[in-house]
Amino acid sequence: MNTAAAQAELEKVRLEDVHPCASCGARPLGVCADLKGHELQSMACASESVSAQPGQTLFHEGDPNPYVFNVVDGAVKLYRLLPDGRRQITGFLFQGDFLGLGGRGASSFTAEALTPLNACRFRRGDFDQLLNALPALEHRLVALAGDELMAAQEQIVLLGRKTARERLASFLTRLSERQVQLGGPEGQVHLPMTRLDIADYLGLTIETVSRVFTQFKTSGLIRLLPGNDVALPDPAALKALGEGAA
Amino acid sequence: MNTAAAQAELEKVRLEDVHPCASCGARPLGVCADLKGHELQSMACASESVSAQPGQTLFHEGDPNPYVFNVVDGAVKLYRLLPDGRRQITGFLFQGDFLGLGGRGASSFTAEALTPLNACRFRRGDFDQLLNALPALEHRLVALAGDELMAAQEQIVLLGRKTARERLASFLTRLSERQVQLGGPEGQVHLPMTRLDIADYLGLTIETVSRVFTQFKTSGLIRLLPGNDVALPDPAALKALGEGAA
DNA sequence: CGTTCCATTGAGACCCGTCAATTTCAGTGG
DNA sequence: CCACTGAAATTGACGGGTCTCAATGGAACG
Repeated sequence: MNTAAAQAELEKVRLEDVHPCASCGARPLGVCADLKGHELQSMACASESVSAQPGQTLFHEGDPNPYVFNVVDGAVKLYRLLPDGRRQITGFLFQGDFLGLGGRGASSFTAEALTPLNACRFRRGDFDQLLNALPALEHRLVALAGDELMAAQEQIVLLGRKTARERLASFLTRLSERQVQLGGPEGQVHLPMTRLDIADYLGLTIETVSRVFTQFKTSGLIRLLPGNDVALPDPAALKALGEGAA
Repeated sequence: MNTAAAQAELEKVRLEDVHPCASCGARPLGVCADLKGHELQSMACASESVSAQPGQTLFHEGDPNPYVFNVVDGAVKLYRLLPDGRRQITGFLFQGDFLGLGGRGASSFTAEALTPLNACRFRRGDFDQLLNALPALEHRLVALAGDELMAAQEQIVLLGRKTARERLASFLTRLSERQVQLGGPEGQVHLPMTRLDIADYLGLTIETVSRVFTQFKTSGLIRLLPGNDVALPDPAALKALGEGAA
């Protein structure tokens, strides 16, 4: 066996070593998307696989949180509580989403699994070292941070200026587009969260969310299917409504 | 003159060259905070100084925007418009703030000067090259992005779950803390924006903002001073109110 | 001194929240 | 297969916080 072949064989073995990454459905979407084989291996070494059941929390608001996460599979909700119990869900995370930008001290929100969850976890210190060692990782992180900021702005517009109908229409549209991007069917959304979660995400009450669902159903904009699925017969109309079409 | 002295002299000349940075009040706060002399020089070479008068826009929502900015002096508001004219201000920028994370394609918001403004401007391509060449710059950018995301979450909670009184209290508290950080006096805030701007930032109407100002004035929480200044006799009480103290 | 823009104040309406009852549904066990 | 159970969702009646519409007040500027 010549050296080139031996090298190739070695490379193959290495890919086997990082096998959890090689077959990871979240990799093309996550922070690790742009990494080469040996870079992936560095990351895999620093990472730890964690899972959680629905209702379990990854960490609590106010707790010191020495980890960052990558969602491999499942869904997570992030929320903050006001002293009197009012709750605001600040985001939902799905496959490929990164969790850990900001809040280097105490965590500013709670992260709770919506579904059975698999995630990659890194100690913050280790992750910072990776950022130093892997410029491609840091570039990717900057890009993701930019996307997150744009999403946050979108949500700020929604909460500040949109009506209840527009909020729900925006929500269904965005969730649908995200699920299509993740390989889901078009014209249909799955809702892994409860009405209360939706309400707390959209700055509404559960009753208002339920009423708007009924309005949409009555006007033919949606059909409620069994299993928390919603059919969207006219995605364009829903999207226009969500954008506040005058 | 020995070589060390000559080197020192040379270094001095170099600092003179980047003189706009050397005396820049925004530098210790901005993306360029952690940069060494020669790194600063690289940045200065790629940068361009721009200024604007109140009401002038740096760029418009929807326009292609090939620049990123660093606010050197003055204040900026960022906003998005819905088709029927509803406006949401997504943020105010002050000395040291960075503008340009996210929205690499068309700009998703309008940036308009509130006061006479000085800023540093970089072409996106040039800035990306700087990020490649200067790891310290990219590290700093990641940190800033994290801070911005936390601020956005704070605003999401405000818009989603707080009352008008809590919103204004939070706003005054945050603005005051920011101005203290920038060297302003304690117990006093300057408002470079109009009531309408505040309303569009807090998801309220100008009338509601005005009424709450009056309530706060009546209850002794604030005093309105000439020149758009507001005295905060009891910052702790204001802060508690803004956090939704039960 | 008039104009203009901004801020304040008032009266009434409306959207959404609150409170409460009912229905639906998934899961469990008889 | 069906009754039971508890959580989630829906629906209704009512109230309240904020918005809308309108008028007044006030400061900056020519």
